[in-house]
Amino acid sequence: MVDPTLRQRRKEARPQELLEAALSLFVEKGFAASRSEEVAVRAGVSKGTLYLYYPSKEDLFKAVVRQTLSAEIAEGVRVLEEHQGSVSEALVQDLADWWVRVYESPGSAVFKLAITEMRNFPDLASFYAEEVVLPGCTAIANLVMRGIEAGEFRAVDVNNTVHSIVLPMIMLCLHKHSIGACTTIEQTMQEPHAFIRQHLALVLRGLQSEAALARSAAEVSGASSVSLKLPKIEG
Amino acid sequence: MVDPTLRQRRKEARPQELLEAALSLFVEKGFAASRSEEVAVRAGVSKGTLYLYYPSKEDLFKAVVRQTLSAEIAEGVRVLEEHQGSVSEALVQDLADWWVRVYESPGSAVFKLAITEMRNFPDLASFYAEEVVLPGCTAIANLVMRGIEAGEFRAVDVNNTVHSIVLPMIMLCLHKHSIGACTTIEQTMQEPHAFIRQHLALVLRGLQSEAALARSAAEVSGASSVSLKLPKIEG
Amino acid sequence: MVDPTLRQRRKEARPQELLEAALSLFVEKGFAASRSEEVAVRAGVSKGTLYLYYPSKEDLFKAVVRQTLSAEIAEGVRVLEEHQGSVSEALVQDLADWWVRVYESPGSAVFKLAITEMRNFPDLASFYAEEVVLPGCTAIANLVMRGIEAGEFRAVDVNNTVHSIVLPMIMLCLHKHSIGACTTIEQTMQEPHAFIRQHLALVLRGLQSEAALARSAAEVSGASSVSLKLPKIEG
Amino acid sequence: MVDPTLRQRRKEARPQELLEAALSLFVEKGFAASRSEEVAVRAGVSKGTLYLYYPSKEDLFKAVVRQTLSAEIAEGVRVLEEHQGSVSEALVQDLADWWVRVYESPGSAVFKLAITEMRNFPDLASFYAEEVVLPGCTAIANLVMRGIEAGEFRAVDVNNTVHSIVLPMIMLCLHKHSIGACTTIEQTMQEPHAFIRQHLALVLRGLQSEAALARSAAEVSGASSVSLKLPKIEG
DNA sequence: AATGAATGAGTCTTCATTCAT
DNA sequence: GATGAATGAAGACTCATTCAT
Repeated sequence: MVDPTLRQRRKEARPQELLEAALSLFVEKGFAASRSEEVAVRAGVSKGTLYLYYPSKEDLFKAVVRQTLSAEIAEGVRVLEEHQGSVSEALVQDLADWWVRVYESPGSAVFKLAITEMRNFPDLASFYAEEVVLPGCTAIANLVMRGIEAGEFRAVDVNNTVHSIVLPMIMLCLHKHSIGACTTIEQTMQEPHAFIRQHLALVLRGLQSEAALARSAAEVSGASSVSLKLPKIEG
Repeated sequence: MVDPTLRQRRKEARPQELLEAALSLFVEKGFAASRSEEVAVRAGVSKGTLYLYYPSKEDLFKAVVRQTLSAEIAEGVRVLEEHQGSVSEALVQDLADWWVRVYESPGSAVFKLAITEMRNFPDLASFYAEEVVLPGCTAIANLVMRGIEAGEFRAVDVNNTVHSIVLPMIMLCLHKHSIGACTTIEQTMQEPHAFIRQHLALVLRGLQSEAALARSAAEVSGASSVSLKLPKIEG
Repeated sequence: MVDPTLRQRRKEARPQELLEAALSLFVEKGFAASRSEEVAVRAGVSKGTLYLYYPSKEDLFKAVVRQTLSAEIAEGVRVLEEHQGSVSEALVQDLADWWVRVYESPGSAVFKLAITEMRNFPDLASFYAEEVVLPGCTAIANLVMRGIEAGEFRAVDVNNTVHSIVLPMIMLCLHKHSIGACTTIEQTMQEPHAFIRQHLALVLRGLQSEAALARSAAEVSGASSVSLKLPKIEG
Repeated sequence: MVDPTLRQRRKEARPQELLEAALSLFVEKGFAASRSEEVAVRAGVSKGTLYLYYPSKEDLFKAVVRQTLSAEIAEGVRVLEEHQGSVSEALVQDLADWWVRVYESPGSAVFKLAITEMRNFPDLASFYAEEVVLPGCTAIANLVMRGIEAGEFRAVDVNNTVHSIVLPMIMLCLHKHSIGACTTIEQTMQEPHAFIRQHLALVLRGLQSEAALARSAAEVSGASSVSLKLPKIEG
């Protein structure tokens, strides 16, 4: 009747299917307002089946947070570390690409869960701090420091700069899953990808040293094909 | 037994005390995980009394969101609109002062409630969009446009710039009430006030036109008192 | 409408009413098969009210066991200790009266709960061992020892004798709440009170020393009005 | 792979293995608190297999009760009926041996199940009354009556005497599977076999007629080998 | 025959809300 | 107005039973 391996395949796919269903519901309603049966329904199984794979709603939630964002973060960190060209390039290209990927991925929802539920799940807070915040911030901090050492950037405060860079992009993810998901609202944020690129370009210009600025200006006024895919900003 | 005036005074103060208790609990646990009796306890009254003032937990929540942030926003908007000096000054002084006030006020918590609960309370979403987001963004957008018209800023995309300016400051408020409230976590963000000022300084530099940059440089190299209270950044 | 103190009185009576309802249900169905709502219904309240007084079904159960039998035991122990006449008299009169009272009291049900649920509630086991078994057995053991010392009884093993005395009476309580409660069954045990007295008389005769036996025989053959309220046994 | 004979043998042994597993679990936790999967695990099979042999948990339980004690009872009854010597001998030897065997057998657990679950399974109650209680009591009642007729015993009430004889021995079985199984408890009952013998000896002495008592005394004072294996009691 | 994944009825427990005092 | 005892709808979780493999 049914493909003989289907049952087996379904069994192996269950945990992932449940995690995805749970993520979508948790990010929509919040942990406390999500009914575990609704998670099961979204995953196409019955209430009882959910409990075959995760011993409680809380464990399910923790699994969602632990398993959803890590890969995305690790990949972005790797790309930044392996980047060979100038730091400015890394900032407006690699970092932008990374965050566009994050923004489009289901993992973007985890930021909302983190903000929302952290205080109720202290052990998740340390997981998130160590596995997401720390590696991400460190990678960007390294980038900024390399820029300063190379003379591309001014001698700014590194920590604050990292936050100027990433906080808007995280906010973008939060926005996507809160106001952005309320279709009744007139949206002020129409082009998230464009925003990411322009934000990074703006910060880059804010960071650049006199020398780097002069160089950029020269390139722009010249026929330089570089322009770092910068959104066209004139001034 | 009790001073009748005191009782009267307490009675009149009740709604505000209840709102404050509710805000603190809702921001800590989230709406669904907050027990209405706990709100009453924090306000020093009994469960039943709460219902004399707010007909339901949901109504209480909506009152919290509606009444907590509005004054702060209106005041900031007013200051920005009345500012007489250069736009750059408004950005790094008035706007910074405004956000420091917001960050320190109980209203900072409302951003977390908005992110967290918006999808569950669609009518709050429109309230928030119209009463908080729109006026705030409009005021800053006007600032940016005035800067462009005055030749202080490059001809950037206004909307995206507004987001580059405000999103990190909103994130700061969210942070304060989520990870920031988990005392077990090693904090990367140590000086929120300093961050606000440096972020705005960074963005300002990113926005400034060549002419404005040259002027700034002249001022710095000259005897200018650097009246903008700019954090010292060299480059 | 209602007696103004009724509400208060009911509140104070609740715990006891709930304990009684719980005892009757637990002894009927067993702990696991008893639904907590059924306890509430028997006590004439709603499900939720039960939880105002006992935080869980398990706590309710423990309260039932701890509070139901203690008074009965303590009273019996006191009577035995204060007995002034011969040990034989104490055995067939005071002890019999005690156990008739126990048998008729709701506390008789606790023996069944103890047998049934002890292995599932280890802390109840030690409570029961220390608060019920130990004082009861000690009191009877003292009685037996006094009888031996006084020459009324032979030099029997005290512990085993205590068990010969009490085990049938405990079994009687168990019987009352198990087979005895199945009205479909033809009963072999028709007169529990008579059984208690005859059992004690039988054991007494088994215990008595030659001398005491001879004395008893003399009394019986004489006009002695004593006869200790002994059921008439001839032989 | 596996010896086909072994598989065959195991298949035939299954029902018995399942009954044993079920008995051990039911007596430990009670019927309602026992999970049928745990029965299967103890029998070394899977949940599904259990249902190939017994259509429901309740049927399994009934089978346990029906099949576990009957043989033990029948055997004891037969021995008592076939006994040729004096009734006193039968009482302290055959009956004691019988109960030692019962106490040591798995069947001892059935008494606990009977006490515990009887009221929830009325048809078991009648089975137990007719197949266990009735034959057992009848056999012992016959013994007592033979003793009275033979002049060995006084003219006691037969029914009550039967209960004085058997109830402590049943209690012993209950004890073994309730408090006795709680290893944390200091035990007052150290030697069940000795207790059985001494209890029967005590009751015997309580039952004996003057004539029989005198005869016993003579035997003891004479060279009698005290063939009754009476525990040494002096008095 | 044997397995164990899946099901969903059933139960404990919580908590927003009511209302007699 | 203020209280807090009482209610019962709702939700997390369990487990006997089924059935495709």
